[in-house]
Amino acid sequence: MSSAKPSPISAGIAPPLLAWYDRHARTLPWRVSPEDREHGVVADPYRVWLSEIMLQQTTVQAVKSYFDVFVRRWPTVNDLAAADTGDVMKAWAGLGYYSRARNLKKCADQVATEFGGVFPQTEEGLRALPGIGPYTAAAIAAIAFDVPAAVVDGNIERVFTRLFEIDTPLPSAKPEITTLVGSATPDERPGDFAQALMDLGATICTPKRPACALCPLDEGCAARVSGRQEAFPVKAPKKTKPVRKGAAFVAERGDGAVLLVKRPDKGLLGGMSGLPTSNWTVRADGKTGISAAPFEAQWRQTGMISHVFTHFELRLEVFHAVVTGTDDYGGWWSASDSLAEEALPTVMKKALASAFPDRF
DNA sequence: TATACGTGGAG
DNA sequence: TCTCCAAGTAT
Repeated sequence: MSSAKPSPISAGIAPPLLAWYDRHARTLPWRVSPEDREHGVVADPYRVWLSEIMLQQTTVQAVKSYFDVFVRRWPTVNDLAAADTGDVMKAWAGLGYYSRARNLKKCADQVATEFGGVFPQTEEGLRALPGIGPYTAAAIAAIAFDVPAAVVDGNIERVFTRLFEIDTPLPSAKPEITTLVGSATPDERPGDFAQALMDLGATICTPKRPACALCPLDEGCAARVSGRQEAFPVKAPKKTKPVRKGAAFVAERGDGAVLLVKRPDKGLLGGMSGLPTSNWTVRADGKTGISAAPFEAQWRQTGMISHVFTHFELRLEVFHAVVTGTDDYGGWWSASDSLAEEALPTVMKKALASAFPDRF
């Protein structure tokens, strides 16, 4: 932990940054524009919260269509609380990090039942809710409630490590950065300040080839002055991804229906639908493949797919069999003509596409 | 502090 | 093809 003091530089960030934001703010479905805010439009905490959860480790482009679907289908937190959890998981399918969807639903339930549908307005109150960590609590407090909270996301880490040439590797530098951001955050328009820093990081102060010539903070940026902007942020070295092997099983009924199962709520792809699979924790030398089939049948390998998760690469053998009988083996038979519309994680869609190259 | 947790787009 | 990485959180 550092004890960085309010510096003249940090105190001077807000005015030029907000002036830049007034001209260059991105237009986003969940955002109140600086102009509208000036005219008294206030943010909807539900939309701010929903967007912040979706945006965790996820690009703006990927979030947009999901956000539109969610707010149209569930316009308020009470609507989301009243929704069926399975429907929420289905609506989230493809967006990734599925624990976010489970916690989203838990959080909505809690806000609806404990707080009458009204979100807490303090960082501390927000932080206590499922799926809301230090970043999201600060972001919601600032953007929805104009609390001068220190909002620190990946963009802001990059901007500040450059402004102050912070050479401590991330994530160790986080406390130091948070202190500096706190000193730079103005009492007026703290939400716009946070969003301005994120827009700056996304459009000007980019990871590669930052457009310093267009930056409103270039004169106060230590890295820009020394020409070392691309040397920041310093990051801890990454670990190599291990390879795991596994098998997925496409059981096809005579009418073309395919057997699907619901995965356990915890762990990888938790709570999502998918094909029956082996465990993926085994290494390449472990017992896997056809021996992990959910039941006996004339399994034939039809393909092999590769899928890269955050912390490992998966090589999945895909087996197919035509089966008879009415047993659902704890899952359900998904009809042939609607299989392509099933809400499945991407890795499962890949496996199906491998077994049915004509249908996907 | 370290690890688990998805996906798709950019360069 | 490959590496990086995008508004992080939970444990």
